[in-house]
Amino acid sequence: MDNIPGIPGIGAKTAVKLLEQYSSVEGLIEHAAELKGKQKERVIEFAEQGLLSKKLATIDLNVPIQFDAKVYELEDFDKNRLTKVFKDLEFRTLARQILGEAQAPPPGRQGTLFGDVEIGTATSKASSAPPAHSVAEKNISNTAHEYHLVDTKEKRAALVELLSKQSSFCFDTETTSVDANQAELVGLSFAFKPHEAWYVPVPAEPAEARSIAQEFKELLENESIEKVAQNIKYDAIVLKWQGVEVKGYYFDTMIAHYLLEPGLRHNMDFLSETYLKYQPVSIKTLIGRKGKNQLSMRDVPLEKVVEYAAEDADITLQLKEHLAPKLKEEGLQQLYDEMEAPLVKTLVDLEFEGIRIDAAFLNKYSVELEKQIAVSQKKIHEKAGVAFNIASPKQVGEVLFDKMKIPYRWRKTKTGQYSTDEEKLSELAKEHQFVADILTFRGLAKLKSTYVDALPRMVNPKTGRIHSSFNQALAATGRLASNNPNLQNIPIRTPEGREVRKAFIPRNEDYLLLAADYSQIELRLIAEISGDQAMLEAFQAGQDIHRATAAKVFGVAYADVSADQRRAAKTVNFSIIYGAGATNLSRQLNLKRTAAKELIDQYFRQYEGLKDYMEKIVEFARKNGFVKTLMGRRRYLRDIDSRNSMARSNAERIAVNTPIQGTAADLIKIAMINIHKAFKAADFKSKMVLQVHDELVFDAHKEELETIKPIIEDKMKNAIPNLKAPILVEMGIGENWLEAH
DNA sequence: TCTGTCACG
DNA sequence: ACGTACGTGACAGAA
Repeated sequence: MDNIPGIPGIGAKTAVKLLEQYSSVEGLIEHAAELKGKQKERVIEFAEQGLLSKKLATIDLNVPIQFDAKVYELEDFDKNRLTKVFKDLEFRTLARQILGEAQAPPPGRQGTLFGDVEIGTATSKASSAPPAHSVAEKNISNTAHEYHLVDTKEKRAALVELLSKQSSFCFDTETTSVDANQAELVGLSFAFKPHEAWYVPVPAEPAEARSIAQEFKELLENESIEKVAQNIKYDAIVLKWQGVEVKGYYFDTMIAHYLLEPGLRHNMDFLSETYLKYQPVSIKTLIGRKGKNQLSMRDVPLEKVVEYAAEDADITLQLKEHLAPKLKEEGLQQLYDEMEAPLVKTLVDLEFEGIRIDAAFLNKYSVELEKQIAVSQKKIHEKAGVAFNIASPKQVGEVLFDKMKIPYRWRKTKTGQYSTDEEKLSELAKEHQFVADILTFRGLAKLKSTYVDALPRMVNPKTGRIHSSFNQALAATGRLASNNPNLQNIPIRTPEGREVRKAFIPRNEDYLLLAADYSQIELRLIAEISGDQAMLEAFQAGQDIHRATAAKVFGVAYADVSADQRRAAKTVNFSIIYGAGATNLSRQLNLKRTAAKELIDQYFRQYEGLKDYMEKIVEFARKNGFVKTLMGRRRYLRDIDSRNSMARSNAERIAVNTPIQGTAADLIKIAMINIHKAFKAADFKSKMVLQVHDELVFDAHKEELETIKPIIEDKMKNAIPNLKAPILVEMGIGENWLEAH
């Protein structure tokens, strides 16, 4: 299946008109009459749900597509998202016309949903379309505002005086970097009532900068004044570097919105446009697009920074007014106050702390890997007879399946390439040593580029440590996500990969690394949440859950479970957590579909409570449109009633999985907060330095080890009290992260 | 900038 | 007839 040649895109204006036309219910119904079967169903579904635009806004995009002047510029036209939705809805012709891309239609499929719409005729029904919803028509030039420049010591003192009298204020920092641990402070802005804000520039000279920050120290550290900000963790870390600890109640607009709408985006521009209908000054107009010509905030003329920075504080304050009542209405206040807000402070300290890396060790390993890669590459090129790029999936596919004529038995990727992922190649590797060599090469190259070479480059020159950032408002389940670098995906499963963990070391010879893991947390929680007696009893008896499962499912004594039986039971246990069906289980276990089905049936006969739970949770989701964790975190499932069976099944799996994954996330978040509090109260030298979903890592002072171990264990086990399922924590200590396991 | 691949829980 | 395991982030290659 080859790609068809690209068809030039139609103009943006025409694109918008097309979209408007298909946004009307009447337009959709009319088209539906001409269609048959599944496509007809789908069109009616869209019509029922309201408008196409609404569909676009809620199902996959989770962002409103706007049919106003903004879109005409195509500047903010989110092509990827739109492509995905069009593909999902099988709007191929429309996609091609609007996005101007070569879509690769599967051969022999029925025609496009709307037939081939001619561009010239697309305007006839535009008038019957509802008015484009007006969005973000306000901006700084048509909205009254008072933004003050605070550029003298006297003015700053007056501002501090004014702010000290408030019970709450909003603030924001301007800096030179997106990395809070590298950023220099450029300015501070403040607001406490809508449409008025203050901007305080900060000079480049470090001592002067610090001195100005200190003028605001008492104010920012005042426990009784609420602090409002968008992504306050960033500002708090920047200020911590200036010797200021931001204290008091945190209202973070980003995190508040994350709890209200976990599936949407939470950046300030989006929030402002959506809820305030106000388009903020774009940072691009100040510092330019990303790239080598991008300016630093320090280089932007002061009068422009004042407008931009003051506006940010102003908008954030207005967003708080909008979001705070909603948190209460939606019953998310307690979750915010007791979990997310305190966690921000925990993460500020954790990220500020960072973790030490043995760069010399990694550099040595890099040289070793380079040698192995060179040998592997030479071997592969010789066998292939051509010097191709083994890191290119495209070239690997061509060499294996065109040149060497190895039979290809799978679906190609959506771009028409041969798929050469690990799963496919492993199968071929049994018969072809050459394919095995390619997998070896890939493994080594990945290890070197992603970890061994990348980590030393991430060392902060100021601290000599790595400061990953933990995103608290990303994963829809409530988990944290680590980036820059991602320290939640450091290898452990293979011996070569595991070496990397030896590079994570204590700060000095007085310290050791301590790792504390929840054991089988998700299975314990599914037992808890479902209340399944058999699984609870297995845990309460202290049994190995996979072995216990195997004994039940295969009808053998606990002691007689074979290694293969345990492995199969383990896979089934996981497949249950993920809501997977027989098809996938059969693939995982290399079984016939019918055998996998039988296995699942037997599983549910043994764990009836689990079966009930899965049915009940899907029913709950259908009734309420969302699911929730033990602590009340919500996730909306907009596809739970979809007529598209794929979208619906997907929503059903999410309904099953999210309460489990999300409750595990809640549990460890509470543990982190309580451990952080206890450590602070006791003024320990030991620090929490990493979280990896079910594991916490500490840079532990040797003399404190025996004191902190029971504290950590207690806070982790009892994060949520009175659970029926026993929670187990395993701890290890070592000279590096690998040894600590 | 997107795609394919692969690292983790 | 045929689909999909849940949740993430980063890299190299190919446009």
